Amino acid sequence: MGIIRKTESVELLLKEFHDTETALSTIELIKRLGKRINKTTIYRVLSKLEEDGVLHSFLGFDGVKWFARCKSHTQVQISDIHPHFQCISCGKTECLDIKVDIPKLVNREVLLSQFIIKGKCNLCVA
Amino acid sequence: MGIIRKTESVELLLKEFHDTETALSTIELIKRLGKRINKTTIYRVLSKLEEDGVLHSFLGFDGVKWFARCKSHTQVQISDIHPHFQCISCGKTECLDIKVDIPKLVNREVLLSQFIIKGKCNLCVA
DNA sequence: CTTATATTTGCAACTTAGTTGTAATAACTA
DNA sequence: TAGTTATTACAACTAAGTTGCAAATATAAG
Repeated sequence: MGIIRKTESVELLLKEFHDTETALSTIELIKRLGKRINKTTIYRVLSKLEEDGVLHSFLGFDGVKWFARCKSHTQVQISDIHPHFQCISCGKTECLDIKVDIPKLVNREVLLSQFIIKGKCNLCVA
Repeated sequence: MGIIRKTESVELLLKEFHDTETALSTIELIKRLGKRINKTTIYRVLSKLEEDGVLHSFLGFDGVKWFARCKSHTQVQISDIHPHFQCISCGKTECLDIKVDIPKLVNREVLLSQFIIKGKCNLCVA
């Protein structure tokens, strides 16, 4: 069950994602909004937005959950899978607009996959 | 600084990995060995074995750390990257012997990548 | 506009994976 | 065998995320 009511929490969170092209970690969102929204609410709204296909999530190398806007605004499909890039210098984490081939696995059913790349982003590589 | 002394903890942990083809989570290892080895020691030995290139690690979809034997027994190189498969039914998690093409990213330096696939394994797909 | 009701929120307490500091123990070296 | 130094256990801690519940509030109905 996703978002049903337009509340302040929902609007504040959506605004954060509208104001950026990159992914945002739960930690960062709690840092930014924790004084106005309780962290429990932040977690709950994020997962509802994910259910609604507004956001998608993935785990960073540190095991922290990250969220980013979905371009297609529909429930994430296996075919939508794109890699994510995490910069070790500035921390910026973003979706890569690249198609990844999920290997065909005989005798196995593939339900979800996650491809994450760690390195230095365009600004930090210098 | 990796493993320097052959201690009982090291041998017990290595035995677990020798007795299986699959990956093992820290949680599982603590369950199995927690009465004989303190969990702190388990964490420390595992990370030393990783430094030594005996094991490599990755994060499962739940954010829990998994370890598996390295085939090459050398420090993990970017080029060694292979995907991991995690079964949602039985929990079995294993290395896939498949080569993954890491996309070339202009203006970015790639240091590490992780590709994990979730689904049903050969035994659970039926 | 007011009321009813069901969703949403805040709070506090909890869970769990993993880490840190330190004193005691044990493996290796000379 | 003694000395050095890595390793271990223990307890206390950290940090991300979860749960239960009472209070607050968005929305629909009247």
